[in-house]
Amino acid sequence: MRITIKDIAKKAGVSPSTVSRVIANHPRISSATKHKVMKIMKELDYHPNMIARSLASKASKIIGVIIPGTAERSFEHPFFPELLRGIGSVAYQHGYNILISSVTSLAEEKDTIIQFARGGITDGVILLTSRVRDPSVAELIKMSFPFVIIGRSEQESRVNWVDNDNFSIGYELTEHFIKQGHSRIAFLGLSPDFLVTVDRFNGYKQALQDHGIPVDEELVVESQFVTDDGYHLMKTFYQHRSVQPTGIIACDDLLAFGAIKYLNEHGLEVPRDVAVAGVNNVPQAAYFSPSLTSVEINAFSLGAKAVELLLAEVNEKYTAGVPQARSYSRTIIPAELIVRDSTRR
Amino acid sequence: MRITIKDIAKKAGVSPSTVSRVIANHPRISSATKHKVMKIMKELDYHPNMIARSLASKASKIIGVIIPGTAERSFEHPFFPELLRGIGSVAYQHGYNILISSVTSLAEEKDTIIQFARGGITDGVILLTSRVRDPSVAELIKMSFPFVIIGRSEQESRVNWVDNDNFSIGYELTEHFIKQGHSRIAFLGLSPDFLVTVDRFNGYKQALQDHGIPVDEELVVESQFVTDDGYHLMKTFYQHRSVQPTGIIACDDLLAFGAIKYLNEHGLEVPRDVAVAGVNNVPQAAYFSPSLTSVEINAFSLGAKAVELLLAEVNEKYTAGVPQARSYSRTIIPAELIVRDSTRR
DNA sequence: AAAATATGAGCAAACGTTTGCACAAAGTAG
DNA sequence: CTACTTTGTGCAAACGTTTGCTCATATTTT
Repeated sequence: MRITIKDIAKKAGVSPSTVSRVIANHPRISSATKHKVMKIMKELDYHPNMIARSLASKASKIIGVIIPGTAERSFEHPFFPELLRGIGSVAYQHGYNILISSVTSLAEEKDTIIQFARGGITDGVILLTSRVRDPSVAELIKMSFPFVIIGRSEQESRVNWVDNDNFSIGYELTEHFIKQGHSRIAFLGLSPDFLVTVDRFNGYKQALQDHGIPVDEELVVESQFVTDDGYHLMKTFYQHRSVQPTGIIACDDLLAFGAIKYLNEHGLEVPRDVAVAGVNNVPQAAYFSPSLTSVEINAFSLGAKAVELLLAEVNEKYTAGVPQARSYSRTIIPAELIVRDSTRR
Repeated sequence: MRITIKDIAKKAGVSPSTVSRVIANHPRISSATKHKVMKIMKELDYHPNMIARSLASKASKIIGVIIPGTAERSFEHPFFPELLRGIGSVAYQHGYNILISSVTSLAEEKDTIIQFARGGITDGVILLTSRVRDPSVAELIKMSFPFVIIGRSEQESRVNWVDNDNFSIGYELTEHFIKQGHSRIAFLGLSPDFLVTVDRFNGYKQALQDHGIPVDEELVVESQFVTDDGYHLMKTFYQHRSVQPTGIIACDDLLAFGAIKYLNEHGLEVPRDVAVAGVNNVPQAAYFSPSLTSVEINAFSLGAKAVELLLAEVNEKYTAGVPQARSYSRTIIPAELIVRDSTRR
């Protein structure tokens, strides 16, 4: 049978509460008993039962991470693990564990959130999503459960979120192309459902306007499904459009890789004939030939910051003294343009 | 205040135990009360407290996933998320959640395992590791806690594990090169600490022997650190060795990418001058130029199977009726050679 | 020296479930 | 009609902690 706090108490000749306070490092315990108890805990190789602790203290020290409904695809993305690593790292520092859900449908997602929040399993959740209308967000707000979104949310003012400045990312990339002398720049991967792409697209448009270049709808390639790959997008693009871009901005490195493959197969060389850039700076971007210009989004920091925000909110919930108006914060993680061969002449 | 099972009981005019049994779908509850209770649960929007449930039932319905000490690197690897997806998928089907640890040192790893196992936080753990001597494994065996290893373990007979047949992977890759007419085939990325690479290397040697080709130590490139990349490995290889391989088998696609970059920079074209293959079939392998020959290891299945094995063991622990000799199983997930341009003449 | 405060430790009530046991009512067999 | 089984429900003891009170003793203040 497991050894419990009572066993320790008995052997040390103190009450269970004293043992508990020793563990919690309560100030009102004499160092004599503290050491005595600790010694016995070592001897008996005692480890506290986290579940019981959670039940009594009403805090599980676990934070949930909800992966978007379309997990299939996103999970694969190299940017994802980085995010997780950032989350895990900070969480660990604060003594929190992370519970991840890998649901495949929006319905499952809602179930999971309810389980996590109402079930008392987690103290707060991080949502990895940037869907335009996320039903889970509404749910969380409704039950006023601590949460943070990674990726800008539409209900900006009612939630905490952390994200890159995707507008600027789009803007800077576009400006980079313009400075290289391009004026027919295609935008690959606009997807109305995902704010990231919309924001980047707006940055793209703004940059063009600021430099007196008209926005040509023909040069915009929408991606309907998350599973679309750059190769096929380019294929339909060249089949249905008459324009010849000299530069392509892809919303993601993986899209860029696919696009380049298509271009190569059709006698177009990068960057000689067409310059291509992506976003996310996946590890392979540097090894690709040609090496791919991309934007480092610092996924690790996104995750790390999200946890900090979340924990701040979680703790606030406990120390709720003077009733205060709840404030929401948005944090922007800086991104950095990394110029490589694919856009060099 | 949260609404509990007692509130439901009171409102339904039954005892808490009855409500509990309704939730558990206990056979001895009349369908009349069952429906009555369920209706009230809906009305009051009741959701059971998982923590309390775990405490009472001594099962948390959570499985832990321990990521190797050197998480930094492995986390990044595309094969990792796939694994997680497999784990999550099966876990979800069985009503389990997954708690992941992202520790950075072996000491932290041990702490986490103890917390997971002794702390009652998880019902079982999956170890993603293939270190030759893993201290965590010893720990888990000692406390006879259910666990499964992904990646063959040295203490084969005392643990459950699931893995690919890495010997065969090495063998088949090598044979593929031989059939293409190569005889000076380099092996890139042997790392004595990791069984995966050792197994693949043994397969490589066996294939050479079977085809009457002597094994040349000069052609073996060891990788000391997990952070070594293919580019630098090739660099030191060409600086210190006199042999000129016509084929290179890399233990991993990422290594292969790096190697190819080095080769290209030094006037060697793939596959014309040197054929190169990797393992893991990362998504980018198909888009790389040249597209990279690789081995699909079915990471999703690895994860899925690991969970099945683990749950079998967890349940066995509960239904322990007739004392039986404990049996351990090893499961091999098939891998598939995918030939692409990088090894085609 | 009395009063006030600080310190150290224990009691017992939570926390929200599950589950073995008991037991009444209803059904079945002889 | 009696004895036995089945069915449906309740009681109360776990599960292993935390924590608000209480209270004795020790220390400081006036």
